[in-house]
Amino acid sequence: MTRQRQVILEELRKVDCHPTADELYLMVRSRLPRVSLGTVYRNLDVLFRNGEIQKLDAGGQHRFDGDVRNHYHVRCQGCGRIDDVFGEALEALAMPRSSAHDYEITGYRLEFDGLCPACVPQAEGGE
Amino acid sequence: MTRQRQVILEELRKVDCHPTADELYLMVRSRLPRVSLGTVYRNLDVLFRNGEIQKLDAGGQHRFDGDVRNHYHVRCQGCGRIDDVFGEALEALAMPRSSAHDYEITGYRLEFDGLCPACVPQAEGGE
DNA sequence: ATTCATGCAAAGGGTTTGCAGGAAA
DNA sequence: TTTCCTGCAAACCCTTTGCATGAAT
Repeated sequence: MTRQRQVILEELRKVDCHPTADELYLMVRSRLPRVSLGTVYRNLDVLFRNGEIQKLDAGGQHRFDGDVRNHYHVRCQGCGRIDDVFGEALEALAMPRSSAHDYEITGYRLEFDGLCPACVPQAEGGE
Repeated sequence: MTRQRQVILEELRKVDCHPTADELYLMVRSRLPRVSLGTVYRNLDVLFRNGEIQKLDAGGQHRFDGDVRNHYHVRCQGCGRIDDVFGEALEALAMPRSSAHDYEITGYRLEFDGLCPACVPQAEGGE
């Protein structure tokens, strides 16, 4: 755990938005001015494989989440913003359905689509 | 609906895998040798906005699905392959939970993670 | 004639990688 | 010393875009 990796993790955990690698790079750079983008990517990858952070696929880009507790996400279709959704876990949603394809299922991901408070007005006006 | 767009849609509907734009480009090119990648991207975008196809986010890349019926996906963590999962819809999963963030929820996406038949052996051997 | 989509090629954004230098064991 | 990680820059992949041509109304 190098200083760089530690700061990256700290900065990511500090926010509740879900920054891209580049956004996180800017945040980290305020504390480690000489850090490089490559280092950010490399460490995000290590942290992800260690299960210390979550990696999200959003609009052909990656976003990261420092909160590894089980929770879901809502994505705004207007601006791409992503928020957390905590709620009753889908206990009812049994994994077994997976057998259909002989996949060995390890988990699931639930994401909501919608419009965030800032984008709702525009959508209403537009249609 | 130009000839290009029609062929793109036909080729996409023909398969049950979930090709990337580039993979689809190769498929289309077997019928329309002079088609360009740009045209494929442009038409996929139109088709997507018209609700005629689905666009998936997978590993920082887009994949497309010609089947717009309500179904889920399983993604192999080993090779990135994506398969369909048809099954009882999540009737039980009420949208209401969304109110938490003042989002106007329009839908949800459920994705399973796991290992496909081809990747299971490797994973077992490795650990 | 006008409009819109195409093919092509260049540009753009995001991510990965090779390499020499630096920190830690 | 050996190992691993870093900063830097170049390379790479995926996607979008500008432009002149071409098809269709």
